[in-house]
Amino acid sequence: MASSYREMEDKWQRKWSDAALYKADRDDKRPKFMLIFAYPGVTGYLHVGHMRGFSYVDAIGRYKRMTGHNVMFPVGTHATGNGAITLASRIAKKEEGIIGYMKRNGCTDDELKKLEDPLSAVWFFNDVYINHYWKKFGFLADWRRFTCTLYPDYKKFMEWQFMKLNDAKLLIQKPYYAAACPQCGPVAIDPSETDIAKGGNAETQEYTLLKFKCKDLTLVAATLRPETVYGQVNFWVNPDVEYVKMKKGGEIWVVSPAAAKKLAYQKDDCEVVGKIRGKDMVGWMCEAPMIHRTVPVFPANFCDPNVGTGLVTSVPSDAPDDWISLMDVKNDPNMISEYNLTKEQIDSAVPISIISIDGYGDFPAKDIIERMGIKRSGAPELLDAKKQVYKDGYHMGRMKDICGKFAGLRVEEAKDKMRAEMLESGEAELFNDLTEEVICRCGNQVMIKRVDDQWFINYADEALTKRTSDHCRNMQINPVEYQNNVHGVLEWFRERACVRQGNWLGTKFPFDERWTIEAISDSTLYPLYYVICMYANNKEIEPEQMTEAFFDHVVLQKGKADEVSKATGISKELLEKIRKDVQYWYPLDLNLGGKEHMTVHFPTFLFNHAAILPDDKLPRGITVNWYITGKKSKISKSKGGAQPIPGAAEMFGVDSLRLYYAHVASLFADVEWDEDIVMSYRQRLDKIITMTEELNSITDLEKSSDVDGWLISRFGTHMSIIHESMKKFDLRSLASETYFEMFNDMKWYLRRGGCNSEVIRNALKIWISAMAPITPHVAEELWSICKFKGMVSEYEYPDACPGNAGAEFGETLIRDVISDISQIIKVTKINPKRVVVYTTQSWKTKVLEIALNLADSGKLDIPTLTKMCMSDPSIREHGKAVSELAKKLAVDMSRTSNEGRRALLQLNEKEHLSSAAEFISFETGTKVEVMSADDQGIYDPQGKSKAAIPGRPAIYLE
RNA sequence: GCCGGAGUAGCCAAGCCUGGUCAAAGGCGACAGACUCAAGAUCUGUUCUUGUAGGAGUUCACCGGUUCGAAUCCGGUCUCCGGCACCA
Repeated sequence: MASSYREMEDKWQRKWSDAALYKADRDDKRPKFMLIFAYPGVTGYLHVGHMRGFSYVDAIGRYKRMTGHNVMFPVGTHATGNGAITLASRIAKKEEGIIGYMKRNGCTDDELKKLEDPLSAVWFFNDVYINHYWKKFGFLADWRRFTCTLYPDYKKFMEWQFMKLNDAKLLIQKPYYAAACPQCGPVAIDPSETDIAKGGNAETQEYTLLKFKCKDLTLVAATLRPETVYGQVNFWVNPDVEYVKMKKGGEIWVVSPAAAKKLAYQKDDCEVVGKIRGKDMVGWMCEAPMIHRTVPVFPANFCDPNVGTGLVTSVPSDAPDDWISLMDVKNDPNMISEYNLTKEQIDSAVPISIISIDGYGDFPAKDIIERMGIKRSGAPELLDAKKQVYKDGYHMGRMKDICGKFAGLRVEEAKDKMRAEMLESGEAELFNDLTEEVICRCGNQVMIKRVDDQWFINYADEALTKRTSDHCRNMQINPVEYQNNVHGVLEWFRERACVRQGNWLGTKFPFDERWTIEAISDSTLYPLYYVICMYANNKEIEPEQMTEAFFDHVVLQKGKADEVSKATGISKELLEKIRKDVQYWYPLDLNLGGKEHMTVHFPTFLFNHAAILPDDKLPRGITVNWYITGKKSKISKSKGGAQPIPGAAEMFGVDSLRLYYAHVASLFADVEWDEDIVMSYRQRLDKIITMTEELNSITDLEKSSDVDGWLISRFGTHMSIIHESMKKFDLRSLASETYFEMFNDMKWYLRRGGCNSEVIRNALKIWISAMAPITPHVAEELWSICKFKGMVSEYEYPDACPGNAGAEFGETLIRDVISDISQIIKVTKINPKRVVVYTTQSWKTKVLEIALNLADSGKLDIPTLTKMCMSDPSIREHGKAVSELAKKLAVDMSRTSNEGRRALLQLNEKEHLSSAAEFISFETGTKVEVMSADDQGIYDPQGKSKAAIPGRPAIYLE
């Protein structure tokens, strides 16, 4: 054999490549099978966790190939977005972390230099993925069909997809709020801070602006809790801040200067017309929205002009800040003198209990303050207190009776309803703001801007949802939990923004070039494009020829070939070829992806297919895989701590990894990466190789033995289980049967003295080909060691074959006898000089036969069985023992299956055990004799022989 | 809170849909033995408790129910994890 796994891998990968096994070409005589894994995003090196799902796909593809299918397994990469831009810029800036990470993964200085350009980085990683990962793992992917979302031809397909969505009236426009720099335009806010200098963790938050009427002015407070309006008792201004008067439609709003600036980005007709000091507003009375009560304006320092509008409504019952500030106002004797306040005003502000929350009293804000021991306003703990009480209120709270028609509603529900009502009546408006300050690279503050013409894909469309959901019922979706849940996910999907502006890689939106199609929306229908992209890759067609009419024709079979040919300059023959390819290969049979795709990629994948393609082109299968995790957390490629793939392949061998992935756990469970475990799989392969070499050396013996039939039967049974499991793509079961069960059977066969070279060769042929999907390199190597013809990858997968219950039962009997003898020895602590095994008296076998016949006709019960037995004189003569046995059998047989028992009738236990007596003696370490309880004059000092029943010989030892 | 998932012997992990052959696969670890100069290599056995005859007892988060029979079905409780969106 090859001296190392590495050598073995190279050798067979070369041979597969030479034989062009990976190529998937249309062949109308063979059934097709097309499968993919959800292509990975190009954001850096991948790690051993990613290979789990990828390897699964290759193994399933190989299984399908060996079971007579024409398999297409294409691969690609997803580079849309700003991942590559971020990476390139971090490299360009020589960030220590990223450079170290790149180098740890084997990137050279020369290469690093090139990666300062985003597109070069994409091409670089495309090469890494293909040549360092997938090919090295022995994937039989059709490399001619590789595609990447940034290829110009891919973009043509994407444009077409959006034209079709538009035809289906699924593209809609409506206002949307996005982060933007006043100078640089749209920016991406994410932790990598590609576009921005500060604030990568900021999120967009939706405030409700509450309007308080006060003479000719409107004081505008921003709140995240519109459901608390029934608890408003006063209004807060920061006395030290200078606010502005802003003309807004027919109203004059009062807000902080910062808020005025932000509002101008989101609302029409805003114009600052004057200023007003906070201090001057203290003591005013204003009318609160919804409750239409007049409340006083009090001073408070916690009002931050940079948050919301810088003005706050006061709900002391549920807002810790409000409670503590109100108490300050009430307890501060200087209030009246210092500000323009009256005692009546101060007394009028009494907290109102509005929400009941389990674990809190009438005033949750007060409770949390006391619980946390907060003493003064401005205390930093107030932030936590606020979060806690908001969270508890939102999830568990219910509106109290005082809240008018909203009484009794859950807070979650009341919030939406109350906001909607105030918006409707004009007492409130919406306002979006960032949760923390975000600064653009240019130094300007990033703000939320209203975008009027944002495009969405309307996944809320009822007809589309229904069609998609209905189709899912006919799909093979694994695991079954997702099959059940996917309908809910589809239902839950609403409109989804499908394009964005700013610094992103991707396809320009065909209806408006200012927009780029975003990352989820351009990776939904793409499996289809794998069928076509080969012709662009090999330059048979150019991107500019890939027009709407082209795709309409080859995918949807629209238009006449002559006309399309004339319009595109593509020959009629080629058009016809591509059209037939699509018809042949599509639909996709299996799409496998990580669990993160369950609520994002898979639904949109399904929706877009359903939106654009006819019934017979909708996907047939989805399989979800869980992760390989690091200690306690997901292995993250950005953290760099994860095992690089080439290193792992070198250390363990690719097949060990493939076997590890396939067997370590069900696909639907996270697995913690553990090198010792991987190593144990490698040892398993080592053992299998050693055993095969040993078996292969048995060539000259034609001796048959009792275990031949057993081995043949066992292997047939294993193959049956494998084929059954693979209907659900259950590779774990395949691995279990092949690498463990069959291995153990081989061991048993040899141990029992099996040595028939024909039987062995047949078994090896089955065994090695069974391995080919998961450990193809090792399988090829073993195949060639055994001098079987050709390559195992081209061989047909062994058929299922019904087992021979009789043959299998014979060995079970022997194992049971050995195990029973050992156990008796252990329990009695006897060191036996002599062991006798007594097989059953033959009349008992007759009783069993009668019982089985009765069971077949469904008439088995104790009286009937006893009666029938007693009618046979040869049985009857055994008297009471008959009725006892009948009773026992009738009871036992009603509880368990009778398959094994049936096998007993064909087995001569005495002969069978006698021929194995030597083996049993060897295994138990004592001389074992076999006798039949029927025989006269046998050695039976304790009368044990009477206890024997069919399948359960009696044992005596002394 | 809503939606979804999980809780199995020292550890990992099958089984649960389709109840009985389940003291519960397999692996790892541990222990004992064999082979070896030796071994982290390989092979064999043991690994819930208990027992001088192959048995008995108590288990599959917890409580209760259905059933002749429940790890498996039903109801409830507790704990843990993921998603709740425009982010791939």
